[in-house]
Amino acid sequence: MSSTNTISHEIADTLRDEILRQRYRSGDRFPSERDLAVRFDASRGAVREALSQLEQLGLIHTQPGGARVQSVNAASLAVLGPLMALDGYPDPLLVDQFLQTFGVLTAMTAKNAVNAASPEQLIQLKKLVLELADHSDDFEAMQPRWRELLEAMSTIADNLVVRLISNDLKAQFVDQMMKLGIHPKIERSSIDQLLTGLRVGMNKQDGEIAGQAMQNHFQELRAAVGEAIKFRDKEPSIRAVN
Amino acid sequence: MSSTNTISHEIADTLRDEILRQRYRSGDRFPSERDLAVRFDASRGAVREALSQLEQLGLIHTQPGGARVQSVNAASLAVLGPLMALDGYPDPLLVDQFLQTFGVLTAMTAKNAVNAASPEQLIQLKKLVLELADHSDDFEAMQPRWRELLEAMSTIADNLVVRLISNDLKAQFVDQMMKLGIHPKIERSSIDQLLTGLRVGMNKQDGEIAGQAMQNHFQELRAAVGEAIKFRDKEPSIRAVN
DNA sequence: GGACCAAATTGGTCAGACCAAATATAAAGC
DNA sequence: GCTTTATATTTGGTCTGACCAATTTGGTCC
Repeated sequence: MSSTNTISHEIADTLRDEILRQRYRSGDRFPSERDLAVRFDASRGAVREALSQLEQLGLIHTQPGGARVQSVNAASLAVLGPLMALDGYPDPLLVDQFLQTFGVLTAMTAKNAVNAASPEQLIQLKKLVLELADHSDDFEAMQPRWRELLEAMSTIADNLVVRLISNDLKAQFVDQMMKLGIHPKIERSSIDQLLTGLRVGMNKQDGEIAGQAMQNHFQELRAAVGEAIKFRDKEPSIRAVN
Repeated sequence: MSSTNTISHEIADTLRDEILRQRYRSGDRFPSERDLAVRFDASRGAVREALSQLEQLGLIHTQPGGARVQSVNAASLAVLGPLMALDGYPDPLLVDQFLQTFGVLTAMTAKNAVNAASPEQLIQLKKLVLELADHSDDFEAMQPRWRELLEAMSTIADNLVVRLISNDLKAQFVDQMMKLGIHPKIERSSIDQLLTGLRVGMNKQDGEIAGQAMQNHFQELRAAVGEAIKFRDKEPSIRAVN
């Protein structure tokens, strides 16, 4: 489920999940606002606000005369989080797709950041990599530094498109994975390879090298996370269907 | 400037643009719903629906006690389109960032599609490339085939994350560029190179080759679009500030 | 079977009201 | 004077009931 505790959000969450679960076929008529108000024992205003959210997600399209359900494939990026959380634990395939995508974008960011960095920024980046190296034996301790490095590179690369995409992806995936306590086992050698690649790239100010190192790292991360999910206790998710 | 013609959408569009124009600083209090209702001469319900949309965009955060403006950098991907359309014509830097991002994702899709394609799908892809080659002298005529090819590759690659991102990006950028009538002048040799690369990659079923060809093509496209925008008549945009 | 028209349905909006949480203001204490 | 506490006000969240316009729906007539 999502965040807030208002009625309209609860209605929106419930309906969103129902659509994501394919309870309605794409193109189907969506129940009328008045019917939904009765069903949720709420006012039509609250229902309307919920539908407004669903429309923003691209899950329904409303028109005078009635609303219709749209294809999940045509939805907004913001449905990824709810989609992944549908069954309580993430769909391994979806996680893999996320990591591949996030990896490509992060590699691009690293490349651009290294290429565009000013001398001072380059020093800052190197420092962050060094700090990362100091904690390369503790996965947990690495996380804050890792985030810091990504943030710094993102700032330097200064690509708003990627930043906005990453906002959505991170908000929906990374936090979710953390919450679920998925700890990928990454080979020490893989991390060393990444750090070395980043360092070399920064020293030569060659973004290609840094980007390639990042890309390779995500490749390994994909495998590691896949393993971690596979062996995870799949607690049966308790979810009211209403 | 957006789509629908309802009052709540108009309010949302106006307020969204004001936020994107930095009329409010991040962290500022947002006007109260009642004040906005007076200002727009609308009911509070309509204003609330508008604010609900802004919240979905990640531009404001509402709480009992008052709403606050959030940083554009923390917003949802869906603000890109409005952001680009703010001054009537697209910000060249933003367009370039879009093309770079879209290029990386499309290259990834091409690579995965070619690698994952079944024999029949491979034949279909080759056919689409051939059709594209048949019209390689007419930019306009290429567009539908180009879209068809991208759609086919997207279906085969079957990466929902990329698909959702592309939905948003395409909806916000491509259509906008088309509407503005921006016609990048792409060298014939560049197109031939792309088509050749795709063909070779498909024949060998080597996604790396196809992906690389796609990547190179977008590189050239970036330059061409940059030129096209630079020399475009910049009609002064007429926008009421309310 | 297809074109046309009336009735029911549905989304969009409005007005006025109440509650609970958050904020601002005034009062009390030091 | 300054902090703390209590009070009043503002603000978002919700409800009820109503009206309009656009769309669907269903029946009628050719």
